[in-house]
Amino acid sequence: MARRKDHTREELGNLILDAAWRIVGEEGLSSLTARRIGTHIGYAPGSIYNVFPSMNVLMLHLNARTIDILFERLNVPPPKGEDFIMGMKKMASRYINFAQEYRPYWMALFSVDLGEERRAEVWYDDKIQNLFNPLEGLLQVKNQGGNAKNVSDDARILWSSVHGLVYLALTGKLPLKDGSRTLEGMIGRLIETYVSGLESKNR
Amino acid sequence: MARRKDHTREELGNLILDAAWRIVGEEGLSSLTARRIGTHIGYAPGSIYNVFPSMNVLMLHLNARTIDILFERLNVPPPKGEDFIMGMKKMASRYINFAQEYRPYWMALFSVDLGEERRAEVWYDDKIQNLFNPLEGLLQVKNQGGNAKNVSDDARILWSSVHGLVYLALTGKLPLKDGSRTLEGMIGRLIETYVSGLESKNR
DNA sequence: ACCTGAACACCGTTCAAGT
DNA sequence: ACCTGAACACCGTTCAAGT
Repeated sequence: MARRKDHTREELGNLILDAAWRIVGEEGLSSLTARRIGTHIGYAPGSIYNVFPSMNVLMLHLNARTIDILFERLNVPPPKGEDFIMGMKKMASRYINFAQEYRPYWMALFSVDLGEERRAEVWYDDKIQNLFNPLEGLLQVKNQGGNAKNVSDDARILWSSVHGLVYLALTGKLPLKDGSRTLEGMIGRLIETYVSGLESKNR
Repeated sequence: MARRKDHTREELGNLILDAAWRIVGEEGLSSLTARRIGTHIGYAPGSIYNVFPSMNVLMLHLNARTIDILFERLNVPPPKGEDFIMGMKKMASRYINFAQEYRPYWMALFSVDLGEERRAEVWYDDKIQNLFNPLEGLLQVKNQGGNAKNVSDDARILWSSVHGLVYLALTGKLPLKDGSRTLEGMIGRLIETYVSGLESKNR
């Protein structure tokens, strides 16, 4: 049997990603298999390979959805006149909340390791690039007339640092419980110290 | 057949981990399977489960070896009177080099996600804790008579930040190529700015 | 007590064959 | 052209049976 053509290629792609999204949310990342997607959408597992060349690339498209949601979360214009430090702390908090709420999707972001396949999916890099924009915007306001390269560097440095803290903390590799440490507190100290360092340099 | 008792339980454990280490190094992390270990050591795959309760726990023990090597790399006493900033940059460079040389082992450090099993392996947390010591030592010298909690916090913040930068850069999630950015340069700026921020606070 | 071999319940991916 | 079903080459884990 065959030739159903119930859906266009694009519809089928979305159907597959919808099912994948549900599976990850309900059963976890390790339950995301071609076979399970197949039964969810009523297609043979092989059909998935008409749309996606591999499960890895499929996961890249799933990650794209996750990144879109994260971007929406981060891309909130700060209240006019809001304290700069406060704006950065809020953004970091949004990242923590996102990571917790979307935990399996957020973990998936860091657990695909495609070598050659990666290069074929250039659109994905653009999505990642955009993620730095909200933070860069915040730094730009602060740094009117300053060095643009530095703003761009600082955005990447701070973002990576915050991510490092969140990642290690949420995966149990950063000890917090013992003592009075909190993740928010650590990130607050990072931001304050870094910004204070920037100011003392520009002095 | 059965009852070979060629090796004690402990010998067999080391044999298994030796084989696992070789497999990861020669064929990559995705080739590390119970069956492949079995053929490497001349035992049935089931025998592995006499020593390790699951492949996840086996990987935890493999990670322990990796952490030991990393610790040795980091735990180098700085030359007497060496510049503090330079000491931190050197330590970061050692981490970058380690991550590159031991790439698959280093990646494995962040790709095991054991939930309940984790709690049973407390020794593993201690190993992770120790990793902060060399950096903490560096900060301690700098901060004679200062707040010990801050030193400990700063060590964790800086370590996580450096790790965040290295991880995102090496997995292609931090754009470096375009433009004149280098990972070492970004980390250098992080360290300088953060330390400068600490100094302006203590002023 | 220790180990095997086979079994169970799965995988990703390919592809001849059907419509 | 699109889809299936079966096949290929694997998995982790368990456990009855052997020594």
